[in-house]
Amino acid sequence: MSAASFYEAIRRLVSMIPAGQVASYGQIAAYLGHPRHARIVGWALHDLPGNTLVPWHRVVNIHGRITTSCLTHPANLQRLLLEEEGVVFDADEYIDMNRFRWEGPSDEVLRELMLPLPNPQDGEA
DNA sequence: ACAATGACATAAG
DNA sequence: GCTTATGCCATTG
Repeated sequence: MSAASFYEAIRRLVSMIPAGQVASYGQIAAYLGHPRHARIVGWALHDLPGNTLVPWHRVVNIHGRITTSCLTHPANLQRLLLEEEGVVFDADEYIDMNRFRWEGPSDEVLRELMLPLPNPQDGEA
């Protein structure tokens, strides 16, 4: 898989995150079959233009905190967009991941994307 | 090819 | 819980 197609896969998957929910970088990468590519997910979103349709703001780190240092997509904007969707930040700027974390796409959708499943526990020998 | 740099994640102190 | 160090891997100089 080339890097460019991986970027597109990332954007497709991020676009599936429903409003009011969030996902972590590692989570996105893991669903695409690349558990160690969390930083690449960040880079793919960083590469997006400011007027993109991709809901880049619905991706935060695994602890539920905004970590962007990108001036094109500033942290205050990300927080604003999330709060407009109903995502709540606590006093320490954390999101309750146990409550707002996206459960991920259905296996059916992953198959449509021709992507490997996160945990193929059968079929192994 | 090498070194430095990230919108990350995990472990250790 | 926060800070520091290490691993990670595509991108950039």
